Amino acid sequence: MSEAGPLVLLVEDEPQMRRFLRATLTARGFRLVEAETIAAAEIAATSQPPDLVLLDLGLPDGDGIDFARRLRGWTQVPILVISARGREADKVEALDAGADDYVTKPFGVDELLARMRVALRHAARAQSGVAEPLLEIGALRIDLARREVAVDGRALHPTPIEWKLLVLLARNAGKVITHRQILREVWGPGEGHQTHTVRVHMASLRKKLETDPAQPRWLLTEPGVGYRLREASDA
Amino acid sequence: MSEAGPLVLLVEDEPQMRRFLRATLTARGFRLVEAETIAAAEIAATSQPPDLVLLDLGLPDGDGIDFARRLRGWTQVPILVISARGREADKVEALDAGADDYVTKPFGVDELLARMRVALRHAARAQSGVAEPLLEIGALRIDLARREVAVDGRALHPTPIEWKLLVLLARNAGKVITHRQILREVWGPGEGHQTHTVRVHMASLRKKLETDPAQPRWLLTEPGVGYRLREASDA
DNA sequence: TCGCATCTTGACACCTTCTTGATGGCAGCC
DNA sequence: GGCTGCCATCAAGAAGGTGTCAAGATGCGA
Repeated sequence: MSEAGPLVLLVEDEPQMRRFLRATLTARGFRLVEAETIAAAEIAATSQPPDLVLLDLGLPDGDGIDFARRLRGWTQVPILVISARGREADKVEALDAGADDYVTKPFGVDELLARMRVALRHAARAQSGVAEPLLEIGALRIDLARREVAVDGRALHPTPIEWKLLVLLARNAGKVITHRQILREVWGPGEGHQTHTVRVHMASLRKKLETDPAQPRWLLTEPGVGYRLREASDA
Repeated sequence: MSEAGPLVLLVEDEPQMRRFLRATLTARGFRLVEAETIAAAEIAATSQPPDLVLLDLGLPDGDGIDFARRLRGWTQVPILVISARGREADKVEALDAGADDYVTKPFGVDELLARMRVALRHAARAQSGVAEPLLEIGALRIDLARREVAVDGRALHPTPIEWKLLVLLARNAGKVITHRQILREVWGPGEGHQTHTVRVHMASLRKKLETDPAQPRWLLTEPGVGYRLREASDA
């Protein structure tokens, strides 16, 4: 069960502080993208939109506050400023520029984590009811949030493994997924699992999904390679 | 024509600090309601819902953190804690209890005002969506403000944990909530809790809510994943 | 201090799900 | 034809999740 943690963009030029935060945050399950300069941060923020930004002021190539202001122009991602500047005017400027919180160095890790939780809480609340993750492949509808699958309006009741299997294939509809990939994504990076097990679960999934499991409409076998979910456009 | 500023509930027992904040805030156009005790604050919060709460910890009649937690049970109003306690553990506890920010005394007025602006900014963004103190799912009615539940007109009396559990599921009616989510939302981000405990509380909640706990109408089990509250539209 | 409500933990039975092994089909190749 | 590799299906035991009961711990108000 590897739920991917929130993605944090860390904008910080001191290597020491970066190393420290990297260790702390990855240990807590956060995924991390790092940037040493504002230029790099701009690219990272657009190419891989984070769930939260940890922003150090006083970077080599410009003021972090301007970066925060530009970010606010197009996204509501929580911005948490970490700065050595403790002057009140600095805090006010950053907060009014769009930052959501301001922590002065040196700071306690637990406090930082707690404030990050607050920021993520706010973001989650704002986003709720907006994005409904829904996969649709022809008559096959997969609602990720509700964990429901339906073919031609008929609801299925997949077991946990069948669900993971189906979502994996549906997310890559049309592409071939190798046995190896399936084992890694569904069963985790550990070993000791066999391709045979995949076949058994595929069979039970077909029994639920297909009208004629012997002549699959959706779950196609790629002999010697793996499996593939038929795309909507396929014949 | 003086536009009415945001309504601030100030919970603070020191007369000196109250006088100071009253002067500062009214000068900036805020309207103010003051409370010296938690009991008074509870009444004020319900009778005159504020736009923001300034909460001092260490009040004469109880812990301000509990007040914050109760408040969070039915409203999303921003809570800004002002405290003389500067210990990190205190901050973490308050923030995890639902506070949105934590300022230690002595503080700068400008910083406080900036943080209040941030909080109000968040609230304004969140309120553009919804703010429903009454959840209705079929014959199930949940009054968040009054902390009351009723099925088919019959009132339930849930324990604190059962209440949190039910509200969590009702807020996400139809969606599956994983065991992990339940533990995090109901018991807090700390660890050391087991899914077994969830099952026990779910059982007792079913006993109160369902006519036949063995054949649940509302509280559905998603094997291997979590639980789900049936939507009104479901069969 | 006692009693009450609540929460946690352990034990156990029940059931679903998962894994593994066995068997047969099918195609390609010697 | 016989062999080999790959796949699908079935069946049975193993493993793990779920619901329930009950005992002990904890906290709170009388």
